[in-house]
Amino acid sequence: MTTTTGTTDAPEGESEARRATLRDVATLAGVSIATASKALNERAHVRESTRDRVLAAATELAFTPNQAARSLTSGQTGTVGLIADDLDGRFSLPILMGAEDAFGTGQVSVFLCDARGDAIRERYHLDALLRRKVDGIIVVGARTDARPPLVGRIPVPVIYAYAPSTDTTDVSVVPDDVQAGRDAVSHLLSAGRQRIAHISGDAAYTAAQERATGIASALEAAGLELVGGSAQFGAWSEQWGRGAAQRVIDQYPEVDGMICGNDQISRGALETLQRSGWNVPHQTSVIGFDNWEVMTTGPSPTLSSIDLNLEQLGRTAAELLFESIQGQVEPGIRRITPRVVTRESS
Amino acid sequence: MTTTTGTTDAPEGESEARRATLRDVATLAGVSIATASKALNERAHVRESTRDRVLAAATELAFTPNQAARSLTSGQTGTVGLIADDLDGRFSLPILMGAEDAFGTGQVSVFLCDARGDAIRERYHLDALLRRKVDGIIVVGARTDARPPLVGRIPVPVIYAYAPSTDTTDVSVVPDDVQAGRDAVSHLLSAGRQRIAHISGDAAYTAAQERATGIASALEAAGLELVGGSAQFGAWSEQWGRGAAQRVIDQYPEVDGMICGNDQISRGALETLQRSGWNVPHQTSVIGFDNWEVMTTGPSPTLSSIDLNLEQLGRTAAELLFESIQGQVEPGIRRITPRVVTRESS
DNA sequence: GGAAACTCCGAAACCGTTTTCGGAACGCTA
DNA sequence: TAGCGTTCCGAAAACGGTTTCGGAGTTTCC
Repeated sequence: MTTTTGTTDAPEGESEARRATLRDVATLAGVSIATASKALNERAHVRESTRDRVLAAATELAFTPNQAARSLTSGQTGTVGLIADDLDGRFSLPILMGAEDAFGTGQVSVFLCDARGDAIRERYHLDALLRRKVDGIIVVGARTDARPPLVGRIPVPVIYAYAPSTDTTDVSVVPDDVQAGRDAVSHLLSAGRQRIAHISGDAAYTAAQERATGIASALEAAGLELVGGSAQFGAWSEQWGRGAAQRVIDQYPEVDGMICGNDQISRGALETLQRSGWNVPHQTSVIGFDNWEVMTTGPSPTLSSIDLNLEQLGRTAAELLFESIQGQVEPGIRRITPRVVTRESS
Repeated sequence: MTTTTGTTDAPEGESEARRATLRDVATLAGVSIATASKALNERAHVRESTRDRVLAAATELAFTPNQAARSLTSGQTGTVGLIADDLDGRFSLPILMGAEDAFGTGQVSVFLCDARGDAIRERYHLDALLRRKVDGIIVVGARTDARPPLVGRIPVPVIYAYAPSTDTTDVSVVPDDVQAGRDAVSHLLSAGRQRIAHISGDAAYTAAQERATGIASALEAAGLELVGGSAQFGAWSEQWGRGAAQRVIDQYPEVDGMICGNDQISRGALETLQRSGWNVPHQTSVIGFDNWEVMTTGPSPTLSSIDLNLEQLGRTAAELLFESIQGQVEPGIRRITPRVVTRESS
């Protein structure tokens, strides 16, 4: 109740008054406002006793410098914008967390905007960010498919995360899905698997294609090929995983490893295998992508997965943004290396 | 590449110059900066031809008003802080989305802070928010257990969401877990179930207790009691759900309904039931809490669940914050009504 | 004992807006 | 033609800080 400033007009509440300003501090300390400023910022030569008086005054008045006023002179606001395409998607989050982390608690503040995949909304948020004079912007996509860059002349650096910009002079950070595919294969190979099937997700996704590419290339390098000859594309769902796995074991009972497009498909496949009496991982290994904790650690056996290191992706994006703000960075696409998380299913 | 301002010092790039300011617009339009301001804000009496010239100049220079400067005079920044306790927890997200939604795209911008359940971090973020003179703050907890209020004198309104403040003079918005429990019971009762078991989560959580309370009261009102006499408390995991469900059907084979502490327990229970050859929902209904899409729609049959309407909770929090900024709002705890989402398992 | 070199401190300009208030130009009436 | 109202516009004062630059006071040194 000491919060709102909705005092009707009762003059009694002098204590409720406006927030203390530098002038107030200076007056209380008996110095000029210039000196107060210097004292608080540890600037120049200010006698120690003077500084102490100023600091004391500042704490007494609970003084917090007005960042807006400060930004006016410095030109920098110490804020960045983060435009996400879909917040409820689970990919934005770790990236956002990584970025938040890299910016350092308190130093840089993050404006969060959810564009929901809508270009109009995106434009709207962008304008708001520019009005607020953010020092830079990170654009986080919902899928790894390349997206058109932000339109208009943007007077601050922009980093594209997860979904790269189609403009190669922009700076983008994406997961290395091809490598992720290769890693999945070599993981299964090192577990002694040779007859591997690939149950993928929606073929329209770049991620599906790139993972398939990595898988194919790694198998070829090992002189092998996919059971069934090629990947099965479908949807990113458990249901698809269940059905596709059923068809695989019906047609190719010799299969001893399954690489699934994501952890949901992986979970669906596991369920089918178990229901059909297959022993995972003894008879068949199963591995997915994304390392979505709730999917991978829920079932028994727990599911191995390729983690795309999205938090690190977010941190990298933030670091790149920093560098861009300071000077130039090399344009182009950076790929974040994935890592294998081994659990009971392989 | 036209983004960074890292021009070493080459004076050639006059085009790369600093962002256009109101003065530039005024000069270009041949008017005073006061008039330019008025024209852009549709203020006072400005001759139409003059306004048109100013607007033309503004668009030509791609002028965006400096919000910081504007805030200096208005005193309001049009920003709010959102301090979340754990971003990766799935409860903050919908709340955050609801809030973002209610604030309206562009009008109000949201500073996102992740305190990770650490009071020090929280303090740090809070200071940063106050420096930036946010107009208000929403604090989102990770659990519904009451939490101590923010420390220190906060000169702006604060709304506590999901986790209420222990201070009853604060404003809090929480899900109505007691009602959620009641709803679960009445849903099963209306499906003709009478012998209901309750497999809950960690008893240390207020949510677990409140749901149990609601369940108990609704059953009592119907003249029934829980199979086994009381709720089974354990963990919020699928594994616990599997084990607990097994014990329930072993000991009480007459059970015809299971209320599970959350969707993960629910899923675990479903798996056990199916593996034991029970038919869901014919033989036994299953319902959980939270309505976590990936958990509820993944398995077959899909799982019914009580949705706590977290997005609406977020919207409500945002609206309350608005009202607090304008004037006063009644302190205390608001409870958001849940809703039953019926799927195949009941 | 006076000049030079320091050490502290404050007046004032500035950042980019909004807003008040007075003045100029104009049309109209007497 | 003087007087009066309107209508537009601009000078200037905020807003809350930072920073430059010069002035006053104190040492140090010859």
